[in-house]
Amino acid sequence: MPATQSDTPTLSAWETSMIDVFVRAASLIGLPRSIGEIYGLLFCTPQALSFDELVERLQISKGSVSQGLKVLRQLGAVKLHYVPGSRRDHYQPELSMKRLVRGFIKDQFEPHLLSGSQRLDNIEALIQEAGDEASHAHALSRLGTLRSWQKRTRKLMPIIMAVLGGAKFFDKESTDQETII
Amino acid sequence: MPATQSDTPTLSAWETSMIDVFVRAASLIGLPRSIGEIYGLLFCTPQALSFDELVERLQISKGSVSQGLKVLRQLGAVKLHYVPGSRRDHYQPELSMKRLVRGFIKDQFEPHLLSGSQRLDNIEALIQEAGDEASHAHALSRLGTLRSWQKRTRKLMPIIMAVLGGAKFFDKESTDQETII
DNA sequence: AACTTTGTTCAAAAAAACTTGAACAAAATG
DNA sequence: CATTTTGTTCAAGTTTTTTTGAACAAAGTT
Repeated sequence: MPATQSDTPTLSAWETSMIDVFVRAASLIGLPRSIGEIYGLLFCTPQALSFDELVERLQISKGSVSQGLKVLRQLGAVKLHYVPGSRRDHYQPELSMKRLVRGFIKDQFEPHLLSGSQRLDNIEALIQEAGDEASHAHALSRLGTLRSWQKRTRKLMPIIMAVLGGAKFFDKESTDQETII
Repeated sequence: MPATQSDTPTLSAWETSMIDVFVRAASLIGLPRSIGEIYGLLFCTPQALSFDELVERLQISKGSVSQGLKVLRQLGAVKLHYVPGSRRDHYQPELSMKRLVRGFIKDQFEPHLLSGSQRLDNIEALIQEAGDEASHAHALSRLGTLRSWQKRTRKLMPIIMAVLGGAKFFDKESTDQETII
């Protein structure tokens, strides 16, 4: 076998572009490039891919793939797919937008909302302790605004889920395929 | 005036905590710490604050304040407030959650959705050009999934706005104050 | 049991994002 | 018109995040 052979398992043009879409989406929601690449390649590929195939086709390190898959599993964005002949883990992308969004919200948003409530209570205590009596009223009023924002955010989540779940609110034309819910 | 005097215009405990809430929120949506600090201090303070007051009270550089205010103006998260005696620009925070969210979506989300549509059309062309005929069907099917996700995301935005605008969808108890819309 | 395969961990390197501060522009003031 | 005030810009410095790859663990094979 010639040592000069370039056995780069290159991605096709459309795969590269489609992966790029996911890299951008990942960055939009604060996830690293490598995670977008991994999910993107799984999304492009008909069969489930193994760890090694991800490393080779994307040309990124084992460490990145390992950590990336860990996060994607946590988010519920990839699923393990058992492949009879093989000992390796194989992965497939979660294709349901609803589940993807739910995973993201549960993992990245809700924790902040929860800890947020406790924080606001602490702030209320600090305001009471504060020496400057004159500004209590304003401080408490702003705290109220913050609480109302929190409350609305919480109200919003189930509505978003309902919409993604297929419920129809404001749609004029029902031209949906509704293939993936 | 003694040179030893520490004229640090310190923030009170509750202000620090409240600013911290905004720093966390900023980081959650991918904005730098300094922007959270600036909006946070404006949010805590009854009067409009000038550029210099932000620099002094937050102890951050003029550069950071300048760039931070630029972004916040772009997002519509702060408003210029004319102060009669002064030549300086004074700033007040936007307190309407609806406007804050709308500004963020318009500035950070919509551009990606729009450019996204064109990108998907490009990908479709690339799939057609591709040599590998066998996988066309799968590639096109995934492209369809992507388009359906895009469509739903677009549908979601007005619904979110409607909910933040005060419309009631799923609320059991109408215990709202509805102070800030 | 020694060896291979498969995947994880983590310290160090690389890259990206953020902040600083000095130089600069614009506009008001004297 | 020179000077001061007010704020912006941007190259360089700092911090944070991400990636790498070698060492390691776990579990299957021979």
